[in-house]
Amino acid sequence: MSSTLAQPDAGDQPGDRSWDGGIPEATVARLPVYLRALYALAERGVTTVASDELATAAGVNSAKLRKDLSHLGSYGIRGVGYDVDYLVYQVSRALGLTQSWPVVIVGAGNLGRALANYGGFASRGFRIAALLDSDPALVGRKIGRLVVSHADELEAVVASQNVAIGAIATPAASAQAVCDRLVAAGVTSILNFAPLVLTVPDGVDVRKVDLSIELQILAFHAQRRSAARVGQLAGPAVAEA
Amino acid sequence: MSSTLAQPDAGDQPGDRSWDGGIPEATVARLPVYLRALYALAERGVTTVASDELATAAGVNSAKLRKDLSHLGSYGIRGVGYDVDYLVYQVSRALGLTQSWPVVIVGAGNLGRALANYGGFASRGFRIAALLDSDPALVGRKIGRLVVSHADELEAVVASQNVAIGAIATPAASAQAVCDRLVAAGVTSILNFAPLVLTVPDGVDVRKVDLSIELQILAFHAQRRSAARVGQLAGPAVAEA
DNA sequence: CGTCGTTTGTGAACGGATGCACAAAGTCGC
DNA sequence: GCGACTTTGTGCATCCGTTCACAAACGACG
Ligand SMILES: NC(=O)c1ccc[n+]([C@@H]2O[C@H](COP(=O)([O-])OP(=O)(O)OC[C@H]3O[C@@H](n4cnc5c(N)ncnc54)[C@H](O)[C@@H]3O)[C@@H](O)[C@H]2O)c1
Ligand SMILES: NC(=O)c1ccc[n+]([C@@H]2O[C@H](COP(=O)([O-])OP(=O)(O)OC[C@H]3O[C@@H](n4cnc5c(N)ncnc54)[C@H](O)[C@@H]3O)[C@@H](O)[C@H]2O)c1
Repeated sequence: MSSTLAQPDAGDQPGDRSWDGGIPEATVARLPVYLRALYALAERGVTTVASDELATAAGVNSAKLRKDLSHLGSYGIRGVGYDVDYLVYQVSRALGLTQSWPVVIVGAGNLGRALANYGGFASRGFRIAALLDSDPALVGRKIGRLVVSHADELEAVVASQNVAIGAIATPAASAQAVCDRLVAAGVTSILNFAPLVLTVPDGVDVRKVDLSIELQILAFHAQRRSAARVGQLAGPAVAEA
Repeated sequence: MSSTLAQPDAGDQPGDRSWDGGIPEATVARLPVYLRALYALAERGVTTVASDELATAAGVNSAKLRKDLSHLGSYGIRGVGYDVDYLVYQVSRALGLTQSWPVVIVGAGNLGRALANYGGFASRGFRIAALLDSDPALVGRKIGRLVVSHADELEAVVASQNVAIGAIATPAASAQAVCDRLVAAGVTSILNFAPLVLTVPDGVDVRKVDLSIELQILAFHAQRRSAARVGQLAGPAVAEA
């Protein structure tokens, strides 16, 4: 399962039915996985793929895959499958990846540097517009192809490059303040790495990546397994009612 | 993830009341958030908290919080709230954080180094048992308090330190092989950063952290917002050629 | 041109998660 | 000791996502 069900978070008003994008959140979260699988197939020279194979490659059930894709339109051919290139295009378009999104990263510490150094974003529709830090000792330093700019330039960068997505890689203590500045500057999508719950106005989308939480979820299951192996203690359950 | 979900609830008879680890997955995923909020409260000297406040701090609805906590037992006091320290203990115990889990990180690149440098894991119940890499140029190098060991030592480290959790921070091309080795060595919980779907046997738990996917999900919503702002029905899919 | 085999797209049943609303259970002041 | 007030724990209705299963749609082939 599932780290990635859907992130319950920023403003999701029930009355927000204005333009129903029509694609369920759970589906949106899986489209990038399909896209990755499709790229892998295309690179191997595969031109057509059936839902079964694609589903296997993406690690999901084929009925789910078909239902997911059906939300984008009817792009399959019965009796044959899906045209890989065409589906790549359609999924990309649905996700809004026909353009390259500029992203600003705030915080050039361990994590911010790793992100800035990562080459994989460019090929997936993202471009690092700036890497910002408030520490003067870091400003001007080269990280990969980027130079660290001072955090004061946040508003200028967002405005001049029309940045819609920001990543927060600062310590938790400064994260809310950074978030507020991003929002004030016009950023409406935020990827948060700091271990706290950000508060944002309606209309701003926050997703969090919290590695400690992921480990703790793993720990829960690990504990459950090892307790089960020991057996009796909390064990068999079921049986009587 | 995928296959690992099948395991949990094989026998879930209505009316079983014994204390099985029967905590819903969605609840497990939120417990770490509650725990973090509780620690923050404790640090501020708060000794007692009502579900409303804690829920706000954790960014959830209070009914959900109470229902989540009710799965651990009945640890609240009606008319008062929850004792912060006691709840910290109970949530920690439920998550299996009364012990410190050794974690092995495979891949000492950008991401692996950031993880190894991160000080926040220790306080949350985890200890980096080893940082491994196959690149001889990296072996022996100091990262924070750790020294990079050669990937060949994976099995030895897992065995000697009884490692149950592994993090994969290698390129996608080597990730499945590394995963197989971890599983063979006895690791049953894996945190995967490489952008591919790992295949694991039943009984092994995989969680993925995929930053590109997170960004792509944000891009989807950002696109949706900006399309809505432009106004009318710039109907993305629809038109049936 | 019709039949056959294949695969899509989806209706419908199911199950889990969410949130409301309230009775039960407890505290606190007097 | 008692009544008023607070807050928990949960039954219930609802919603969302998953999965099954199958008819409709399509290509291939004779
Ligand atoms: N490194 C990891 O593996 C890891 C793991 C889990 C969580 N996190 C979280 O990610 C965040 C970043 O982690 P890190 O290891 O990179 O921390 P870090 O301390 O190495 O880097 C933080 C950087 O943010 C900068 N900064 C602080 N306040 C700022 C502000 N107001 N504006 C701009 N820059 C500011 C600091 O100068 C520093 O360079 C933290 O919240 C951390 O808890 C990191
Ligand atoms: N850095 C990021 O911000 C970022 C973002 C998204 C995804 N990722 C993913 O995380 C993974 C790691 O990213 P990175 O930037 O650290 O990559 P990297 O190339 O900097 O580091 C990978 C490291 O893994 C080592 N390695 C390769 N094969 C190995 C093996 N079989 N055993 C042990 N070590 C091996 C390499 O020597 C290298 O040091 C990649 O899969 C990447 O796609 C990284």
